[in-house]
Amino acid sequence: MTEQENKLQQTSKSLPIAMLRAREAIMLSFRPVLAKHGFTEQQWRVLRVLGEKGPADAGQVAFEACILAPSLSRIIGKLEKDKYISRFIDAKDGRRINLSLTSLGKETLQKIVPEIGIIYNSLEKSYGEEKLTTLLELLSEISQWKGR
Amino acid sequence: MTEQENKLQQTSKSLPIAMLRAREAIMLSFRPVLAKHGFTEQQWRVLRVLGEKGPADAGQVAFEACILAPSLSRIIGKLEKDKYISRFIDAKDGRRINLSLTSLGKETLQKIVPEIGIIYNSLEKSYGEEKLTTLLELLSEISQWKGR
DNA sequence: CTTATATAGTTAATATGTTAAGCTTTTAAG
DNA sequence: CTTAAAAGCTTAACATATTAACTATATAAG
Repeated sequence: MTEQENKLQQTSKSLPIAMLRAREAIMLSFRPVLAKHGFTEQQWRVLRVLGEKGPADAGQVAFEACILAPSLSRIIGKLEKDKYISRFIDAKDGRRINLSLTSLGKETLQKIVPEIGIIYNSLEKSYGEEKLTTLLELLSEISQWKGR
Repeated sequence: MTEQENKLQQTSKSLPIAMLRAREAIMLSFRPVLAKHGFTEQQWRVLRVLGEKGPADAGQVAFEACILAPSLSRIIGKLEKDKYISRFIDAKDGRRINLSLTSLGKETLQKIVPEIGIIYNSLEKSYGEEKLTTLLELLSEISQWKGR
């Protein structure tokens, strides 16, 4: 057994906590913008994914937005009720649910995108484009990790 | 307005989503270990912080563990009920709640630490120690960001 | 065709995240 | 001392996270 297996690692050196803190620092600026438009962070991710990929089935959206199926079920229930998305059963596979933005959804997305963009640009400016790119690459590699 | 403010940024280039995915890749390996001992991720963070810093008030724990006060209230309620921590009002400031690990809490912590350590070492091995250090530094800088 | 298995979503139960409101204790003014 | 404002924590209400169980449809095996 190595030394590290016995000692309590400092929380400041814990990757999961470090990612949580960094994410929180950013979301602190993003959330008020979304809240102003009546959306949660997760609802926004669903709208974004549908805006980026066009119509897609629930499974794809769940993966892209990093939301588990049970959460997505409720989220799309609300977004559909509020007329931001429409949902219909796939013609070729009766198990799949296809999702797409309504015109209201598209309009709303276009209103919010610039506001989010301004904040993101500010972050990029104060942090540096290169660092941001590096960070995204490192995070992407971690995402590939299969565990154990 | 710059171009980026109008275009929908790819989710793959969104820092918040990238951090979420990377974190999820890691937690997929950690969670089963914690679950085996009957703890959630957040309960574990509270135990870890108390193990690292010794007795501390709720505010400090909340900050270190990256948990909001309302969530922490519930979590420490359960951890106290299950005898892993003890809670008492600060003698000098009646508003503060001091928290500390019980002996059961300490013992349990020492059982779990090695198991988590093995997984973390595996990640470090397959990912590279240098990259991990770089990543932690970049994340730390983001955490400093004050927004806007 | 029939059955076993896998897949895609939903529902349920418990825990946490987020914001707002409330309570108690401190601190600062007056 | 008395009161107003701030600080620390809790409670409440709604949304999401996580795991397990359940439903319906597809696919593969026999």
